[in-house]
Amino acid sequence: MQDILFDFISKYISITEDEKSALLALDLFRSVKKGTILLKEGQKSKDCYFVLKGCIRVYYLIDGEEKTTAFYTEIEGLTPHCVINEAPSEYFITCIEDSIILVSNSDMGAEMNSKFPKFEIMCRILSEELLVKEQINFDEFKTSSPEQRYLNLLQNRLDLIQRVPQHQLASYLGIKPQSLSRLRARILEKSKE
Amino acid sequence: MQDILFDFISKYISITEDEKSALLALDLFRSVKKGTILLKEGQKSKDCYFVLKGCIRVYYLIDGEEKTTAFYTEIEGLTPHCVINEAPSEYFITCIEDSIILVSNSDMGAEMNSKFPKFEIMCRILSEELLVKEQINFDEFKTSSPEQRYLNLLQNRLDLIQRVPQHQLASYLGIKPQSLSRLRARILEKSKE
DNA sequence: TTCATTTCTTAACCTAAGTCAATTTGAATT
DNA sequence: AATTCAAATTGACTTAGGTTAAGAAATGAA
Repeated sequence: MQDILFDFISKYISITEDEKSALLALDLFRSVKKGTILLKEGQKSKDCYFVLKGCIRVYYLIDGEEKTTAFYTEIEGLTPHCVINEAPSEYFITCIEDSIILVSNSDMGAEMNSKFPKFEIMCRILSEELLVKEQINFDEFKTSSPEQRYLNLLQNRLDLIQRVPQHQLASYLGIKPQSLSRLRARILEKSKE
Repeated sequence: MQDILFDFISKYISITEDEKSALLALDLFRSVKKGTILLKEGQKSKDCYFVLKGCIRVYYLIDGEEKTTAFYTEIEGLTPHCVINEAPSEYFITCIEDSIILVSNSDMGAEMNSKFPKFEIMCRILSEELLVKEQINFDEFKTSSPEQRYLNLLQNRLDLIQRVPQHQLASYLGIKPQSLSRLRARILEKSKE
């Protein structure tokens, strides 16, 4: 499990054994049961998450309805907005599967960054990459219809379709569960012809 | 104009006179006429942009139609995806007003970052902040209707509505120009009641 | 100012998403 | 296996966005 982390880091910087042990000494690995809520709306938290195994979900509670906006799966990390802007969280974060995640406090992060400038560099590169990915994703969302978005998922994130309940996928695609159901039926009809 | 830049930087790090002159020595300021295309689809470029005055626009050309996905105005910066993933650009970037922008090559950036570690830190903080902003923005987009999105702009980005042609705003809101026109008429009707 | 071109609006019609409600399916639990 | 509850599907109906096309308004260039 640790190797997954080190392999990930190695893609950005070279990491020495000393640095590895410094990281492990922080004791960040957590085993989390399905359904666990990691962050609640209104909370101020400094915790960042990195998924080693499993899946976590971001959702808003709007008019009593859950609106899912993001999923994070294997080898993906999430820094909640409340960590960055030091305001109460506007969303919930929950585990939708039994998962193994890395939970790091942003204070720890700051300490690691100042102790190992290499980490600072990694964080910069990582967030630049994530920003660009997020922008491209957003662009795709804006320029396509719900049906195209679903077909896109089918191509690129089949795993999500398979492991995530449909009503959560629906809001992720920007529509209601009923619409997703019909949309799927429509696609099935077309493929029969 | 330079002070705008230094004031911006000062929000993230302390900057000495030496560092200021090092920055100015790079001679990054550009005056750009309305309509100028800064980046074309298919191009590989290492240029990043920072708007000091004016407005630049990101758009895709899909089936011969321009799909605008982003605007950047005063004191906002953009690192195109092609700079990060070193692939041909999927979109165009153009000036929609006579503008003064800062154009920096990513090689320069790397040099500045290694010469002044403070810059590295600033870049990290900046991209973390931008990532979180982009995520929240995306979340809002996903969880609201075109009408809500437009009303949102009216509240938070009136300047955009005033300076940007409507057909460009339309795709920015994820709809067709005709729909934006109707939507506006609908809102006007409602407000009369 | 005039002309040409782009942008915006409007209308009619089509399609797909939203809503409300009933039913079926499936999963979890006892 | 039976019960219960959540999730997914389906149907009827409403609403709003997409499409096509025409005309009005605004903009820019000659």
